[in-house]
Amino acid sequence: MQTTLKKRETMHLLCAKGLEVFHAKGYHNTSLDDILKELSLSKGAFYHHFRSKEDFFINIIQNLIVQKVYALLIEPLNTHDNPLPIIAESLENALEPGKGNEMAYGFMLNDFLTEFNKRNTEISRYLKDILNVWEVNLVSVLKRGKVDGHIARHVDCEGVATYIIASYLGMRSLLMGSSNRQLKYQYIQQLKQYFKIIAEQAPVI
Amino acid sequence: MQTTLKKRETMHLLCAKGLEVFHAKGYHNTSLDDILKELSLSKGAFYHHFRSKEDFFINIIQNLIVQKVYALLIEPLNTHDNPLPIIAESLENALEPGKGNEMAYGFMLNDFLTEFNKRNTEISRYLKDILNVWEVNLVSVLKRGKVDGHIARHVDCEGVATYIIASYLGMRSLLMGSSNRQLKYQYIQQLKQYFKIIAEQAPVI
DNA sequence: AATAAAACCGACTCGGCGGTCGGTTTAAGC
DNA sequence: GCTTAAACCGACCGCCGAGTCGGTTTTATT
Repeated sequence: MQTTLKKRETMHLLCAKGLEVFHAKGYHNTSLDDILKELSLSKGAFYHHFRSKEDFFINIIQNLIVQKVYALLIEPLNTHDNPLPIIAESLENALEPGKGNEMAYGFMLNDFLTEFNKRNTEISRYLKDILNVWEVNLVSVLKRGKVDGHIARHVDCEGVATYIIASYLGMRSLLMGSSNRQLKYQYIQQLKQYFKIIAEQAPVI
Repeated sequence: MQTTLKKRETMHLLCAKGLEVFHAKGYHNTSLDDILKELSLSKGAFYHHFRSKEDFFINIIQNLIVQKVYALLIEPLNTHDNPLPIIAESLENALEPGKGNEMAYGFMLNDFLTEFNKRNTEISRYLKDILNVWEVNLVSVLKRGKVDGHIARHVDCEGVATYIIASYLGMRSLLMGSSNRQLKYQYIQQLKQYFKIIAEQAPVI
């Protein structure tokens, strides 16, 4: 076995468990020992692979969180169908625990954003960057929808993207881990109502 | 001077400064000494008035945060006009720093909700209760709007209230202290778009 | 088998912070 | 002015958790 493989394996173990526990209990409320105990690893092992707790979390963001957001929220947008149902579906899917989304982390971006806001500007920036990428992709798919005649011409695509993101982040706050089907259903329903305004109206004959 | 007056005065000083600093830096990231230093008070004074840091924060919630939410988001609903513009206005107002809202705390509920979620169930409950009161009031004013003919009959008032709250909480995450006029404007615009679906359509003649 | 380097161990340090407590100041009431 | 209790002070305690470091085990190479 290559040493680099062993290294990668341990680092991945640490990152995966780290994300799980950080998301369950919050970054600042989780000690390294909490994570290490679950993996039967030592402080020494940890500091052999990571420079600090902060460095560790940045690794988690770049390897795991980014990929999750891409898989759940960005890649589904790459299609040339009507974007509105696709956006709705990706959001519904991302709120659903246990699909592409095994550990019911759901979409932890909002929790971490709030936790690090005003406390760690570097980590905040990494997290905000992810949101920005999502926003850019939403805007671009909305604009394409305009060209393709699925979305009304008067629509402010940036505004719509902002509103979608805001409502989604807020839902995460409301859901709070307790996966409440009722709330989820209400959210998706209202989102679809909102999309009616955005959609190109069938021309009156 | 009554001793009870002096007591109240000091407690209020502590609570006001406490809310300010907790909101600026986060509860867990703020030490009691941070607050006490700014007021030139001592640990002894603090523990003379409050049993613990947690007890202190519960005091802040019940005295200051609850009142702020009532003043900004609930009392404005008490009118018999068309509820939709009133809701939009209250939200716009609550995002605006420096109106009824001096210290740019804005609406800190979302930050604290996320910070305490899964870490302190008692405090979480207090915060969620505030959201619930807001939701109940939104629902009731929406239902009255239906009766008064301002809101379409098909509307799911609970769903709309949920969606309004979610988008508002999410906006708070996006704004992140950095009061970005552009984002705020986009949000209010899209909210008004959304309200078009909710509103009673002028009957076609 | 010998060697070296990577991986890992765990006792320790050190600072921060919530909370305590004996003592001091302030001020109300007689 | 004396008493008494509330208000307040600040040194101190104890715990927790990030980070350190000298030593040990595992693994790859020759």
